[in-house]
Amino acid sequence: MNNRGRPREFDYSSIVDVAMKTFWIRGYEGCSTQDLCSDTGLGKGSLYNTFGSKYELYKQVLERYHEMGIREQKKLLDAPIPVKERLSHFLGWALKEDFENMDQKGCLLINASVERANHDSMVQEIFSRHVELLKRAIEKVMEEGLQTGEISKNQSAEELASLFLSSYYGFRVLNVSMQNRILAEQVIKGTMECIFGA
Amino acid sequence: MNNRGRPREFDYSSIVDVAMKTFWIRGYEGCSTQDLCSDTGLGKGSLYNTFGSKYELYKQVLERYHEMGIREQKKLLDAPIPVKERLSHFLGWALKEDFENMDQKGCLLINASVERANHDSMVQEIFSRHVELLKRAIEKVMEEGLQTGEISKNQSAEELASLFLSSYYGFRVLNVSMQNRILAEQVIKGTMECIFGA
DNA sequence: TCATTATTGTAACGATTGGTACAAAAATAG
DNA sequence: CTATTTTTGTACCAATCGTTACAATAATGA
Repeated sequence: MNNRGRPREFDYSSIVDVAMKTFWIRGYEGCSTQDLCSDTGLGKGSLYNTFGSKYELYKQVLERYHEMGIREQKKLLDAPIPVKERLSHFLGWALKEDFENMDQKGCLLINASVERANHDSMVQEIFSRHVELLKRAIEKVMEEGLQTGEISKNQSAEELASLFLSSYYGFRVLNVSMQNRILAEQVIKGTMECIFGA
Repeated sequence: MNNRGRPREFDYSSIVDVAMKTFWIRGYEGCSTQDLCSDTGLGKGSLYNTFGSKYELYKQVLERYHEMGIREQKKLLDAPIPVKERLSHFLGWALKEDFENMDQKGCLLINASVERANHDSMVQEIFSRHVELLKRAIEKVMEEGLQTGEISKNQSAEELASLFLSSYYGFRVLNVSMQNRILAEQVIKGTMECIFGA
């Protein structure tokens, strides 16, 4: 009884994924519904029938990006390996994200936040949620490092996590515009040695 | 012979300053020429007669912001006081910028860079120039700190500067969206103690 | 005074914006 | 088959976009 009517000719998630790339490269204001239709292959009828509005599609995109991203990040930070390696892998993953593909897209959530968070509470809410979760995950790593002695510092786990967090976000922002691998590696080395080094 | 014609009824720099705030809050794509006219009080005739295009005005705004910003930052980093205080004052200045006024604007150059640097070489160029100059200024502080013993680390000045730089940029990005003063102070404390502390 | 020159405000320009209307198309239920 | 339901593509909407045209305005130089 719920299979009536003409069936969709596309997959919902796949469309969100394609739209993600469009918003990612061009920003919210910077991309038009035409752009979204061209990139996804949908007509306006289908797009509006499915998502209701450009804004709602954007929201779906951000939610999806957030969920996939935090899962990946937590996986890296919770791996059963030494604390130092976990943090190193985390930054290495970000480096790869920023330099591997040539679109210079950076992190979609940062882009969205910088563009809109100051006047769009939906964006602000998703970004905040992501940052809080990421901060907690980093904090747990720092706690473990302090406990096992892998980190020998007189600082609290939360302070160390805050430093790492801000350095990570600055890292992502700098990478997009500078596209400077040497600088990127200096940031990684500087951050890691400040936490672990002499 | 160059004073002929009806005189301007406004001051060029003042208009750039007002337009700065408009672009700052709304972004480049997010603000219209109408917005710019409303905020500056100019008619479209005057605006286009003076600046040629929205894009050219944007460029003037970014150049001006960059020049004023780097001057302020260098002043803080070159002050004749202990290295630790200079860096502390620098982060304190950023904190004030981000929390003092209620517009949640953050740093205009970061906003512009995240919105446009990946497809607008003018923006990318100005941002890069700013980052390079700032990095050099921080490096000099680190060099001095290492030389005088104010910083006792086995790291190079450049690595320390890279860490501080990325932490600073992440700090600015996080402040805008999170508006969390406690987090901000944790970042400052974490960063400072990682460079100076035990 | 009067020609010249630059700025001003207003009225438009074509293009594009996000979104809607609606009929043709394609499936199911009976 | 027919009735029903949903999706699809297309034509179209008013509003806004960045920009231009141009006459009125206000100054200077001679």
